[in-house]
Parts: sequence; structure tokens; C-alpha cells
Amino acid sequence: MTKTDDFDLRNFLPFLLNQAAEESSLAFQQIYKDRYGMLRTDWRVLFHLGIYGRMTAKEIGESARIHKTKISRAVQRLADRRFLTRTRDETDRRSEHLMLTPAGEAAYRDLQAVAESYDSRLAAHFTTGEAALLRMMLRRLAGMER
Amino acid sequence: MTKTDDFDLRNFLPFLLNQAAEESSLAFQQIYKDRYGMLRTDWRVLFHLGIYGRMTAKEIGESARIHKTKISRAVQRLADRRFLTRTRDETDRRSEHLMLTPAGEAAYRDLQAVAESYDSRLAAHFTTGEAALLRMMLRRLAGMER
DNA sequence: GGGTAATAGTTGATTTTGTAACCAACAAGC
DNA sequence: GCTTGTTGGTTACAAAATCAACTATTACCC
Repeated sequence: MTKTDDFDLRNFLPFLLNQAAEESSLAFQQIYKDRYGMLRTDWRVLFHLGIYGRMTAKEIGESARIHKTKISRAVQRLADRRFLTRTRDETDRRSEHLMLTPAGEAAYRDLQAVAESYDSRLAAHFTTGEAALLRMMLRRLAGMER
Repeated sequence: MTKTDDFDLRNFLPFLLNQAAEESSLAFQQIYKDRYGMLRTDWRVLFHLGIYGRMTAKEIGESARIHKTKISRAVQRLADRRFLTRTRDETDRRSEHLMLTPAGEAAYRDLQAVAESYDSRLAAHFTTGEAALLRMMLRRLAGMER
């Protein structure tokens, strides 16, 4: 395993970002998967509804940059488990408003608490200033701010 | 879309890291996909061989934290396209050494150049010091250093 | 040396994702 | 009000990822 080229893969940002994202999602993923049998898109939808209270599939998709088919399926799964309700918008009958049921709220509160402590644990790798800078840089890379 | 909970998803590191990783991989992905019909694992294997010259599937898997079935199939695809050769290790006939063919080397050099300029473009969002700090923090989150 | 466990890598079945086509409701122009 | 285009969301089919089981070979160890 002698180097024949000095390009450093371990510093290549797309690679590095993916490794960090994967590693830092692992333990959290384990929790929502084991505890609620959820997929990645499921908890993201759950969190959006938990945070914003009432949204349409489209709004969630735009906010989290998730394709509409993935949202559609996650909403189905969550509706099947009675974690959310769908109600048609009467002024535009194409779209429907999603809201968490009490069971959904409970799941959200549980996972939200996990997420908060999980995030603190990750941030504890750094000083407060570093962590803030990291989030800012990530938001910029994610195109969430300019 | 009024907030009913003050948890900030957009600052939750696993979420943020994934968004940044996805966004910052997009254009590069387009290139290896369009230009060589490669998948994510394919270019990672290609890069490992391009950088280190000769590795076994297992070594690549450990280095990039990719599951062996994914590696196995990526190696198959790359071998089918004559981008690499496999030769059995004669002292341990279970494993085989992978090496790029000239065609594989050419593809690697091409993509490596793209990767380098792509990385610079991403890093240009920040000052030199910030970028270095970012990489360091990501390596730490990825468990690549302690 | 013979039996058992471990390892490198492959294969097959199942689940999840991605892509395109689709349906129903709405909007705009005429 | 009819046609054409757009939009929110679902569905069908193909591609890819995951997980478990499998083969072949080597290591362990009594």
C-alpha cells in the first residue's frame, strides 16, 4: 500500500463530508430504527411536523430537499402507523395538510430529546466557537445560506 | 408553518452534515456518472487503486469503510470494463490483489484532476485557515483521527 | 493431522431508492 | 367553457443497497 500518487483522498471534501456524515449519523440512526422501525426520511418528516406543526408534503420536501416520491412513501408509512393524519386542503384539493397524532408527537418528543443530547455529544469534540464555525461552514456548503 | 417547537433541525449536526455532503457531492457525482457510468463505490475503489497502486478488496473496504459486498460488486464492474486486473495472492489464495490497467489509470488521472479543482472550488468558500480547520473537524467527526 | 473457527470474497433474496409515467385538481388564455 | 399547461401527489418498474447465507482457503489448537 505504497503511495504512487500524492492526491489525498482523506482530505477531499466530498469524501470527507460523506465519511463524517455517515459516522456521525450511525448511532442516531440505530435509535430511530430500533425504537420505531423508522427510515431516514421517516424521522425527517416526523421532525418537520414536530417542529412546524402542520405542513404539506411539498413544503417538507422543499425544506429538507427530499424528492417527492421519498416523502410520499415516508408519509404513507407514518400514516399507516398512526403517527400522522392527512387532511385535504379544501381550497386546493390536490394537496393535503399533515399533522402529528398524539402518538406521533410522543415519538417526536422522544427522538428530539435524543437528538439534542446526541448533538451536544458530537459538538463536545470542539470548543464552542469551533462548533459554531463548523455549523456555519456546513450551512454554507449545503447552500442553506450565502 | 409556524414553529411549535424550538428544536432547530437545520443545526442538528447529523442532518447538517448530510445536507452538506449531498450538496457538495452532486456536481462531482454528475461527472463520474456521465463520463464513465460509475457509481459512488466505483470511483472510490478507482481512487484507492490510483493512489495506492495495489490493494486487496479488504484493504479498500477498511480504508473507505465500505461493506465488502459493495466492494465486490464495484470491483466486478471495474474489471468488466477493463479498468483493473485481479491477481490471486499465492501465499493466501483467498485474497486477490487489484491493480489499475492503463485504461483505469487514465480514468483515474482524469477524475483526480477534476476532484482537485472541484475541491478547491469548494474550499474557496472559506479562508485558508477556515478550510484547514473544517477538514480537521470533519476528520475528527469521521473518526479518522483522535 | 483432524476438527473447528476465522477470513476473503461472492451470491441471492429482500428492501429501499431513483426515474418516469401517471392521475386528479387547478390556472391561464382565449 | 374548452384547451393547454402546471402542480401536488401516487404508482410502476428498474437500479442499487442491505443482509444473510454460502464457498474456498487459511489459522488455531488439541
